[in-house]
Amino acid sequence: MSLRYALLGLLAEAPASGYDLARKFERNLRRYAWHAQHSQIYPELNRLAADGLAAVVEEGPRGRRTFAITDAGRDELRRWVLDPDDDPVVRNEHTLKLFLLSTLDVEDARKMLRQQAEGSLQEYERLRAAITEADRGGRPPVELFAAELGARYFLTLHEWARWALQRLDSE
Amino acid sequence: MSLRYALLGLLAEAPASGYDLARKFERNLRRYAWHAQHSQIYPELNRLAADGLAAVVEEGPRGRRTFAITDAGRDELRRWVLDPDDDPVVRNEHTLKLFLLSTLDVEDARKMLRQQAEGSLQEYERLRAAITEADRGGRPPVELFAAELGARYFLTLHEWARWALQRLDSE
DNA sequence: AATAGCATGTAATCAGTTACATGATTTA
DNA sequence: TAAATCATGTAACTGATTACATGCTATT
Repeated sequence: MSLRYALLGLLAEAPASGYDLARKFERNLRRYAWHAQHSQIYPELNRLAADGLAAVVEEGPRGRRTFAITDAGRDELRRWVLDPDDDPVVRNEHTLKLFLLSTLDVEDARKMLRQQAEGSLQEYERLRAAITEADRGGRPPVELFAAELGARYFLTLHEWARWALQRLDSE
Repeated sequence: MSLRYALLGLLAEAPASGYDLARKFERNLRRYAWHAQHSQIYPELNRLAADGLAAVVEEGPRGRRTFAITDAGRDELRRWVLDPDDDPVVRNEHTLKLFLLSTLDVEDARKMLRQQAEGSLQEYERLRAAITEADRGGRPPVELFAAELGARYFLTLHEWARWALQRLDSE
């Protein structure tokens, strides 16, 4: 059910079409929190409209339909966001690979950890620059929140990879 | 396909039954990297055996079957771990909720962020203690790697929540 | 006039969750 | 001897990905 709330959340910031939302997932959410393809988004938008949680507010060229969240949608979104999630599940293939590095030859693991350390530092710097820029532009909070947590996570990943390297060397 | 490699990775550390593996997901992996229920694990173990990537090495009471990774399994696991993942997707409902806090009233958001800041600090301390203990016991690396990254992530989350609070106040 | 990007949809398949189902062994 | 835990499995359903399908509009 997370998809439905991700869509409501994005619509709560600004009205958008399915196409817009697909790009928002791609740019802001997919690397940190959630993802959906257009084939999942369009039907779900129609369901949200049928349930009265969102509504078409504008029709544009090429059949474009802009959706906005309704009052009922905001209530439902709030309820979900404030509802504490017990036993959370995270799916992160990249993290899984990092953990499983420990099952490889020390040489393989060392090589990958070095690459990881370098790559995550670069990502960190890239995001920091993007945040400075976005902040000037007064970008919507969801994007800024995501970018800031993303940047901090990449720095943490960088530091963890360096820790793991040291750990391998000391054995 | 991640499930298959998660299983191979756990088997690469030590032979285990489906039941053992379900507990490992629950304890070590589900909060950071991947999850699977027993209903997914048992059939996949049989598929791994059919594909020659794992094999039953022991039969115990109550129909218990202990699986071990094969040489072919290790090769396949290594191939996957070293294979760089382009366009990664993360599914993390908790992070999604944190991002969407920004769509709520400032008072709602503030309250949740304070709870988040407190909760993640507690989790951090809990994990740090567990790591110290596990390290003495010479626990398998996958567990230690996971716990160490988990601890660092919780601390980062704590710091981010405090940043987000400040950010709300300054507007 | 061609190309890239905008824009929406459905169908088939695969992955993951929940519910159903059974029974053995250990511990209190 | 009752309860908790160990142990495995299948079936039905829901969620997510990939492939198929179509057409418009703006830019070069």
